[in-house]
Amino acid sequence: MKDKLLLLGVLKQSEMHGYQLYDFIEQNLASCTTLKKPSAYFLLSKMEQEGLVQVVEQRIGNRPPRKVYRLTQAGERLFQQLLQENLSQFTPTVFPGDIGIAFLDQIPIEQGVRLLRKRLQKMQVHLAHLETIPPHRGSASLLIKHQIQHLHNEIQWLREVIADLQEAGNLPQAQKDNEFSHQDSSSN
Amino acid sequence: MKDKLLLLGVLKQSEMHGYQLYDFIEQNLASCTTLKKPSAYFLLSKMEQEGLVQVVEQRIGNRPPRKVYRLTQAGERLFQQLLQENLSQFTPTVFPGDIGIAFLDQIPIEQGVRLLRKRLQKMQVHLAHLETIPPHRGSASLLIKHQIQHLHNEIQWLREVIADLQEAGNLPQAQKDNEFSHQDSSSN
DNA sequence: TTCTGAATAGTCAAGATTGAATATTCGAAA
DNA sequence: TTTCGAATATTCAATCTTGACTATTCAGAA
Repeated sequence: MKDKLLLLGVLKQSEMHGYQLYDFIEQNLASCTTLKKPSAYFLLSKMEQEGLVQVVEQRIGNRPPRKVYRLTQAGERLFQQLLQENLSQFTPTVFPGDIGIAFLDQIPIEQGVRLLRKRLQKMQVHLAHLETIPPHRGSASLLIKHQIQHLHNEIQWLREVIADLQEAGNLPQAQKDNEFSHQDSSSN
Repeated sequence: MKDKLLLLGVLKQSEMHGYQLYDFIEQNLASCTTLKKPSAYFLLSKMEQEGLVQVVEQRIGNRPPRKVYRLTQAGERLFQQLLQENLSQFTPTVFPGDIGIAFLDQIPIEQGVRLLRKRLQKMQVHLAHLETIPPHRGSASLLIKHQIQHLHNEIQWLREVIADLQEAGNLPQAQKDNEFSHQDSSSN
């Protein structure tokens, strides 16, 4: 349903044809979704059947006709509804990268440290890239700020994981397959 | 591919039948994936065809026979490979909740604030829940710490968004459809 | 013993997603 | 003016996902 909201929202701002729409999303909203081209077309034709968008064949110059999508009133209404749901709901973030973390104890510690450092470096490169993006106007700047803040946090967390791992590696005993059952004795 | 790694990893620790596997993932690894039951079964039978797991019909008491999955050597090898890839790669986090943020300027500010406060509250409830989970041993504790730290960060970010929004609402002029084109005059 | 609900174990058809391919136009170099 | 690569616009077959359902067993209540 979330990609439907996305398409409706973009179309609300201005009517577009499929490719343009997909391109806009890829450029500006990649941090919200991973919608691929064929999925966008699939959703658009479904939304046409549902009467949410209206399709007009448009011909510019002697280019082949393109299907231009425009929001209908039903589409507007659904947009408002989905927007309100999206804003008020919360869905816990899923981290596929944590799968590897969960199985860290299946490889030698030094190898784990080496691989995670590689990951860390990629994160730093990505952060540097994000920080070069000039501030947009409007809500787009919020999205970028979000990504940057989040990435800072992720980098910090990963550094901690690596440090824990190394610490466990330096204790010279009792590590065959439960390498880091560290548990700081603070708190409680 | 990531769910394959997940299944291989769990099966490496101990052989299991489908339901047990799915249940274990749901209980312990929900923060890494959203794999559903039928997908788990689908993947398992595919992995059987690929020779990554070996299936044995097992009969306990007079229960109906169950298919018990065990890792093959090829499965072990693929696990090691996928694990190394997962640990060394980095994939930017996607935030479906940011779709709504991107369209915040399509609704009145007070409504936006109200809806986001609802979201904020759900996040706080979820955080409180995470913090009641007793510390596991081993890498699982890393995953929980990750979720908690991340959620703290998300809450802080959302508070900032709400504050920005309210601030924009208090400027009494020039807001019809570009409600918060705030842009701190610093930097540049 | 019969019933009921919970837990266990799995399946299926319908729908969604995607890598890869197709088809056209444009611009510019050869 | 032919050709080649890039940009535009879309489609398709194959694969993957999922809500909803089925079927069995078990434990305890009636």
